[in-house]
Amino acid sequence: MRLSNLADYAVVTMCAAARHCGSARVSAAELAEETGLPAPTVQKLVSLLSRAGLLRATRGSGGGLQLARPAAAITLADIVEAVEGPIALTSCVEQGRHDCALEGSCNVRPHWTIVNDALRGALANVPLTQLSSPFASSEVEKQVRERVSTSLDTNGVLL
Amino acid sequence: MRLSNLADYAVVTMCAAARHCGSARVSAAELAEETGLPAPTVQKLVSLLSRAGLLRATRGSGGGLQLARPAAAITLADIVEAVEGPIALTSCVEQGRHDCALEGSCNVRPHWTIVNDALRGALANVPLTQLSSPFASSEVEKQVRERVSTSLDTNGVLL
DNA sequence: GCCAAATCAGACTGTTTCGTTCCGAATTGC
DNA sequence: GCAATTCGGAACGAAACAGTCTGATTTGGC
Repeated sequence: MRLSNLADYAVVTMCAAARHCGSARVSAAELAEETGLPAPTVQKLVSLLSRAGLLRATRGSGGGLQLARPAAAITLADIVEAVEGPIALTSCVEQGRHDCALEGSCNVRPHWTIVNDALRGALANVPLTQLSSPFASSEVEKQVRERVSTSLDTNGVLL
Repeated sequence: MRLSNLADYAVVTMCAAARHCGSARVSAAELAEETGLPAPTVQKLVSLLSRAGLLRATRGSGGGLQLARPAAAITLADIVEAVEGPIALTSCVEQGRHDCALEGSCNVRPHWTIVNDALRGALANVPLTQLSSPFASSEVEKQVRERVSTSLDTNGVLL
């Protein structure tokens, strides 16, 4: 039920990378210094994020990192999935997995599907642009709360 | 991001226990046989669930288990918290924990609070009575979907 | 064309948590 | 008082995670 530390760090790292959108190239070492995270950890993170297609890495002298997509097109769900894999509270909601012996007759499974969709929807409705907004905490919270509630209302049944 | 197996098993176990609401006492061994889970695992689960106040255990010959509260008053959130502790995606949303060095100036934290509340709300809106309903899967899913969406609408901003 | 600097990418090790199993304490019924 | 049956807590083994390190690749300057 708890998110892994790497996923949490990945969000902070992406948030820092989004601030350097103007100056195209940022090194992993710079991101480490800004975020206060250990440099090797940031290196591992940018590796995962690059493989997932969220960051674009250019090698060589003067190289660095930049967002592969506009910050508005990157959500919390993207970052979490890049680090932890598909969002699946239980193994039975994961596509292609059929370990559970009960399967068809299980009454609990449909509920997990709903809850899982709710969670993923909540994550997918927080874009990276909002994460790096410089407002005060209380102000940001107010904005996010409005955004999530309206998105839930819009999506309706699907959540 | 994934739920622990024990939490998943706990839901199945509680679901099985709810069906024996009439016959007050059920042994852990019986529950293990019905659910197909290993008997020692079920023993550990009932221990956790009893300590959390969801099950009432009576010792001695002829003893057994029974729900401590009506099934309608037990939700997925109760069961998950009994096994895994407080629902907290990140350590910064957990009460009494202040490990993060950023703390006050963190822009990400308010977002985690919102997402965490959304998750907890989704879990708290699924009572045990609904988990043990004998309908077909598709029918159950339809009911749950309606229930969750209406609850979201009711809670409005809070979720 | 070559060298050197700087970068990312993958593999490795120690630690923590999870899952499972086992054995002991307690209580009831005969 | 005895025995059977039950729960409760402690211990073991396994898997995943977090963190660190070294190597492969590319660019820029000489």
